[in-house]
Amino acid sequence: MGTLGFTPHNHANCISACVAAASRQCNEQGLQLTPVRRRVLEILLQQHQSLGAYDILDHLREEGLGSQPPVAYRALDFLVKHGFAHKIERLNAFIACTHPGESHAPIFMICRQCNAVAETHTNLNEGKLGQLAQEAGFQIEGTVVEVEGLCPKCQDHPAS
Amino acid sequence: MGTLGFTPHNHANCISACVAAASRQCNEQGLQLTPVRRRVLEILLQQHQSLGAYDILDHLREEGLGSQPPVAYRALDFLVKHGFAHKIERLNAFIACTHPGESHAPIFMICRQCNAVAETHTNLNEGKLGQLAQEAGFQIEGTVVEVEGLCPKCQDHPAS
DNA sequence: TTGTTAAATGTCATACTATAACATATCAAG
DNA sequence: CTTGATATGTTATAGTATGACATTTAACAA
Repeated sequence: MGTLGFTPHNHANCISACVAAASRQCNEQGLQLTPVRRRVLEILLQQHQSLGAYDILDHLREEGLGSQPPVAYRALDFLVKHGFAHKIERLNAFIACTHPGESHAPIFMICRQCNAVAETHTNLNEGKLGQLAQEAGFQIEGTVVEVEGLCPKCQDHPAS
Repeated sequence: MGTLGFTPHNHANCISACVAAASRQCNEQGLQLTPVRRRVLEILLQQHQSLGAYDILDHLREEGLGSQPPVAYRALDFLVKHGFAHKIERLNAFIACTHPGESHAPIFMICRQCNAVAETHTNLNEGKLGQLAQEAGFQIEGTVVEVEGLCPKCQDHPAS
């Protein structure tokens, strides 16, 4: 799958597939993909960029789905907790997960110019990170790996 | 050097060495390690934990070195910009750099129980991360790598 | 049906994090 | 001594996130 987000693809397909996958997983696990939660996931999936909680709240407000911060944060908490979305700590923003079902440590590449964010994954057991933690006797429970720079497109068009 | 922060060491020594190193580097590079900046670095070095900007501001206020947020943020910006400190994005907090002079990508291990933070480094060129970025054609300018979990001590004393 | 519970939502208030903007001060170089 | 660059003092405000409590909804047992 690689780094969706920097490469062209059928985006409508990408959205519906992710929502469907989330919906299925919720059914299986007894989770409720309520209207607000589903809508927030769709909003996030609209773009391969991250959105701030208040950006999402703006959308919800326009659609009459909620107007106070906790509405957005609760939906986002749900999505993040169950792996349907991720928080980009560097940006204080959120993005839909494009690798649903895969449980490895996510890695984000953030383009500082066009703000695109691509998600990829790696396996802790085979990388330097897991090795360093093991040497230190540190027990990993969660990882934040975010790299910032220029995506392929923006390297070619420095101005655009 | 490894993962200072989880291991016992001469802390007073550790502080003075880091301040001295910073001072030297500032002289060499024509940077001004002003009283506020030096003091903030010392405050950060007091502990192998991260401190919020407003925690630091509290210290400064007590010492008459400043009372408004920009005072703390400016000093922190300076320290981070020149590599004397780092921001822990996950915690919206700051920590002194314990690997002065080394320019590789920093990695932080954050203990969720005792809040200790250990810093280590790796080399982008030889790891998975650099490899993945290269495959995607992504040009890395900066990295955020933070892992959260339990430090060795807290694994042994789950309650303490 | 009714009562009970757990989960989700609506809403208000507030806390925490960070920066813009502008005035003032300091100091070295011309 | 004045100019320019850097640093500081201060006010105000923007941006991010959560606590707390009332209300609703759905599922289930009595």
